[in-house]
Amino acid sequence: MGQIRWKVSDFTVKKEPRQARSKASVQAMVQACARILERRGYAGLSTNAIADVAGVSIGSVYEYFPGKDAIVARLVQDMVAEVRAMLEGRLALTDSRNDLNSAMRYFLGAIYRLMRKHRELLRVLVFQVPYLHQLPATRQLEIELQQVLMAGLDYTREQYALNAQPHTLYLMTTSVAGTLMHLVLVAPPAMEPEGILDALAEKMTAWLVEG
Amino acid sequence: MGQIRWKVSDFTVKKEPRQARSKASVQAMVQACARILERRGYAGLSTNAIADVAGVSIGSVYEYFPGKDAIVARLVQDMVAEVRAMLEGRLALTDSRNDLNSAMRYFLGAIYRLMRKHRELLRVLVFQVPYLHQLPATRQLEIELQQVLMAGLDYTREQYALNAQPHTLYLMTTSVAGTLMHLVLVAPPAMEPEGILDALAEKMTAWLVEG
DNA sequence: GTGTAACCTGAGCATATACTCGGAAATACT
DNA sequence: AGTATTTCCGAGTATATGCTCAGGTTACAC
Repeated sequence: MGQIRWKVSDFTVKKEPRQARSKASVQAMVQACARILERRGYAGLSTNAIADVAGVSIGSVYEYFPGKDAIVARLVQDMVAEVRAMLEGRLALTDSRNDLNSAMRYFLGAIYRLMRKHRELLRVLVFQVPYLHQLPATRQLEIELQQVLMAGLDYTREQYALNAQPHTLYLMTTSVAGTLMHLVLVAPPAMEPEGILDALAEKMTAWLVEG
Repeated sequence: MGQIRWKVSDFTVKKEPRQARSKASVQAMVQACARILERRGYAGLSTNAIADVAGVSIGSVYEYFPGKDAIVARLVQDMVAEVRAMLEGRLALTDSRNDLNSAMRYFLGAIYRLMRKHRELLRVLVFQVPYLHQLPATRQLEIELQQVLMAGLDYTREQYALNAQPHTLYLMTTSVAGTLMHLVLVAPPAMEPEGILDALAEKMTAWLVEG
């Protein structure tokens, strides 16, 4: 057996749609991609299926995308934009709140609801798409989340005299991510999230204050 | 477009190997499966590739497995057995330790090293195999981890008068899992894990004691 | 040794998916 | 209206993978 090598995916766009008609077609392809991922998983995703569900011909798909991976990349890009919009909106509202614990609970609840909204799609993206971490949109999201965390921390540090260690910030992100992931994607739907989110917010604020 | 349905996988075994020769063949197939997953990912896994790498013919593969999913299931089963053996071994040694924090650190380190050892394989299993959660071995592992946690907690509860809330135990598992997952599978290899594991152990024991 | 069961082989067929290409249809521009 | 550009179409080809089956080889019991 020879040297085994990866098949590298191409996430770029082939051609930008200019007319309204083609913009709608591209949008339909991306939405069809989301639908198929939700219902059949990544293994069930094919360019032919996308064309079929989107109501366009297979030729049109390859007019704008080099392959299905580029469509998935575009889908992730759109979802990251939605997250960014939500974060900015919430962040603007958070200034008025003066209790650190309820601000934390507020954010956790918002992120939870957004994840819950895209539950199935998120599950497939996280647990089945091999190149999710390599996607530019994904890396961008990580950076922005880090920035939001830092900004919120700087803001609250003045008000609350926080002294969190470097390790504490890392543990906060991984613990919150782990809990939300399990709550949304793994735990049985019967599990009641409100109490858990309350407890999580309480413990995280405690980490921030205690250091 | 008609109703979209899942293609259900078959994880059962077709025939049990009786002679030593065929046992070795089956073992070779499972190891080949692991190698291919590590190097080419789940998308690069095919029955033909398994036969090729294992040095057997494609017919032999279908003699003992109904498809590649059954081989992956067998591989996961073997890995779970390794985890179980490690846990039992460590658990036996833990009795002698009387400090709760160092016992916690001890376990976290052991789990981390085991995950680290199978880094690439674990990454593919978690982030690419669609049916990992449905596998009997996976569900079994979750149950056993829960049992170990409870047993360890009961043991330490007597010695330390712990009063952890129900939510705290859940948060412990998801936080530890999230942190270890990120540390092993996502974080850049440059990141030094020792300090983080120390901090994590400290915070988890604090949760246990404080409730 | 002989027979039986276990084990192995790999060419080959069926199917699915990726992707192309020549040309038709819609739209924009003047 | 006439022309150029954009958009769309889908049959068709290449390739990969799943899986079978008829027949050969090895191990073991007697």
